[in-house]
Amino acid sequence: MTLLRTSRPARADRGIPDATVARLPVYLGALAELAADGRSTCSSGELAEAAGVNPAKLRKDLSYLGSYGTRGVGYDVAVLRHHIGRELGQTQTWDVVIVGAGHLGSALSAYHGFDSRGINVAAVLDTDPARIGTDLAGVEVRPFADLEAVVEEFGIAIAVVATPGEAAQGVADALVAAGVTSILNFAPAVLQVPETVTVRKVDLSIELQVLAYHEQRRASGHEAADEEVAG
Amino acid sequence: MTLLRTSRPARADRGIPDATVARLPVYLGALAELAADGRSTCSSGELAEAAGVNPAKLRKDLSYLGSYGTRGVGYDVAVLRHHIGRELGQTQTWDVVIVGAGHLGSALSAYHGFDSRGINVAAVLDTDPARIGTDLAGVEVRPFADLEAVVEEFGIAIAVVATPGEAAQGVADALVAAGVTSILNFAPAVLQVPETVTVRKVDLSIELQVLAYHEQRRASGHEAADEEVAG
DNA sequence: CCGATTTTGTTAACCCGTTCACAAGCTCGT
DNA sequence: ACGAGCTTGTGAACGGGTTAACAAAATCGG
Repeated sequence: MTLLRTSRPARADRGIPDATVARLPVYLGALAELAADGRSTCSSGELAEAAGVNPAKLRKDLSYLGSYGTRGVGYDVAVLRHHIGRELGQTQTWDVVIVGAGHLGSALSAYHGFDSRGINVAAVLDTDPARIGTDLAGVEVRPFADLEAVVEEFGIAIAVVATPGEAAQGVADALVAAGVTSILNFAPAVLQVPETVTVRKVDLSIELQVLAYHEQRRASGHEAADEEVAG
Repeated sequence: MTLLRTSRPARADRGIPDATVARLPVYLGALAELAADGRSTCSSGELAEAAGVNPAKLRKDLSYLGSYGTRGVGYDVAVLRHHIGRELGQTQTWDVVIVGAGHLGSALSAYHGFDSRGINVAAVLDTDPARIGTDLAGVEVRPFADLEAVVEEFGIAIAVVATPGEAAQGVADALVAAGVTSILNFAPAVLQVPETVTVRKVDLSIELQVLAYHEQRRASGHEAADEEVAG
């Protein structure tokens, strides 16, 4: 994994564990599939398989939200979708701003499936004059200088950084100054932000390097692993 | 976090913990920055700050590779880069194939920074006739049917799935059949693969949903959290 | 109405990862 | 040559997350 959290440790409160929160969207997707198949109820076993997790883990995760299942029966698909969606804040639509209209920014703007998840790309910003004014999946690219105005206009709390690594910290500083409190960072850089701001990082290159490590091991002397696996 | 591993539990052996492996590329990037700044040595504290982690954690991570530091002095930047790079398999270049030449596939093909990390996009495949034959950052899009030939030709072990969710499982099956053993999955789908294959999943929508959850909590009654934070 | 069967919710053990704290070891000044 | 001062490497405590196992609760057949 390549997700660095730079936020408060949280805990205390009645908060849901981070690991669980990260899986809730997966459950939501699996439930959407089941609903599309016409299923109205499902057991923890079925849902766990669709989500690719252990059934016990699934039940424990869901138990943090409350008791929305029926013993001996299972979960009502629609009810569970509602409760997970509500917990994730999908009762409202979150407007986000994407900074950087390069290849990745374009890909993100065009990404379908945001809409159904309560996410709306409200604006795309860039500093390159050649990009400003162009249309990205129905959203016009605006100058980066418009940041504060855009944040104000849409009441934006979540931003996506899709710039080159060198520009990322400067952009992050501007985002924080404009009042953004959650940042999804695709740039290959470690962002320094106040504790009050949540940062998640996705680095495409890092993901591939991790896979290369596994290949590396596979290729050379992992013989012991095959014999020694305990459980 | 949104990284699902669908591989063997591993352990035993002299393997490096997964959490550490995921951070090694980050350290590598931080070391590259230090080197670019002309630094020839650095302490664990400096490197930890550049990488955004706890110094103790950094030292423990590095200790899995061996003792490449000098007490009282620190680490030699060049030496450490060499050893981390070697551990990650960067002594060779890994040819990867990208399946799906849509927005995301295009973005990945154009992503700079792969080259310097031992990753090379050898081929891009798609089923859409309109895309086949087009040029993506110097690589020609080939028909998906060429998969086996491409894997054979380049000796490919690592593949990237950048297709719509519906197509992902079929693509994964074909990849496995062709001999690919590591898959980076960007499609919003849970891939079922044999235990011998490593899968990492990155879902852009999920990342944003996790951030929305944090915003949701921030907005409503997290008062207790501010008072109760312990560490 | 009751026992058999199913499936949830939860407790407790386990395992992995993080962090602290300190001994081991290196350098430098004297 | 030796002590003062750093910085690494690691043993041990701690905390969170995963998993197994079971009790509680619902349905269904007779």
